Amino acid sequence: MQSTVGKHAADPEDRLDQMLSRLKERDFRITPQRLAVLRILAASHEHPSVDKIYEQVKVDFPTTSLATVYKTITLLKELGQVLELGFPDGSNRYDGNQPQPHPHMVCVRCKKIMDPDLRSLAQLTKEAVQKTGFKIVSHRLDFFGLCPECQGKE
Amino acid sequence: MQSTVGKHAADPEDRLDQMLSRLKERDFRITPQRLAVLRILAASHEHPSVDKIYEQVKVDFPTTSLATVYKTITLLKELGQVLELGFPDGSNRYDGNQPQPHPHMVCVRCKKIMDPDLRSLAQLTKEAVQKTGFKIVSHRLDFFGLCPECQGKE
DNA sequence: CTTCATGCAAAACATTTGCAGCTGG
DNA sequence: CCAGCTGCAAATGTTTTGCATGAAG
Repeated sequence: MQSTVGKHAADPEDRLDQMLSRLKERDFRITPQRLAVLRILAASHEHPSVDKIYEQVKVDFPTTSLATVYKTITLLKELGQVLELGFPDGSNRYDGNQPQPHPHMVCVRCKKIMDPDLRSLAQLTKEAVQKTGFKIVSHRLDFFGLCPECQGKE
Repeated sequence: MQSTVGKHAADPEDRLDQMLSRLKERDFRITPQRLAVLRILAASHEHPSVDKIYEQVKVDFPTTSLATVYKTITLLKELGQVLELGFPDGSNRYDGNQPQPHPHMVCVRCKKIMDPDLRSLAQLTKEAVQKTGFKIVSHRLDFFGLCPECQGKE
């Protein structure tokens, strides 16, 4: 299954190298636990939750603690290498493959999150700037609904 | 100060009446505490937080508990009479004047939230549907940046 | 009157923090 | 080697819940 529509995702190898570079140039250590978290975030297109990342890390590194996963994600956020998608219900999903803000399509049934490539977003942003005079530094755009697979069910 | 740009806000009186109608038709009681919360939500354009609502309610009704404010807001959410804006940092802001999803401009410095009227949103939504096949039921769009007043400061 | 709402305090929950011991570079 | 990282457990902060009392209709 492909979770990316339109815009192509970054190569996981390249993303991993980039993340490692950012850590090294700021003299952060590459520990096995960190490397495991980076690998998962660089490769996955499923926008995993902290728990999902934690579970996966423990497969190769069973002693890893949840706190370490949180600390690593916090560090990556500060370095701008992971995009955090926090939802009002308290759930969090992470995108390490495309850490810049971008629109998401969230399936309310199966919780899948896809990345559409929306050309008209630039125009919308321009309109927002013109009408409000804001100096925009970031944005968040989510559409909630039923993905094609879930529309037939129930 | 006017926090609404473009699209005009609903009349507070009308919104209050509508909220009261929704409660009554489902046989929920109109208690003084609930009425106080409804008034604040119907009238305010400042997208208040729970604490702000709680503080204001206590001015007229000092014995009110925070739990009651939460319960009332939860009830109004279920009735579709208030829009909850939850942010990744855990903060929540509420819009009872325009309970349907709509874009927001959030000032990262003074925390002001404005409602721009963005015509090109409909087109963006259409593009999202065409590219992903989702059946969209809701959305969330926030722009983060500096409002005109805060751009000159610091 | 009867049922539902209130208010208190305790519970729940995800995330953060303090710290002793370990380890990457 | 030794500053920084890990893992444990305890703390945190916000929202939710249980329950006895009180009030709306």
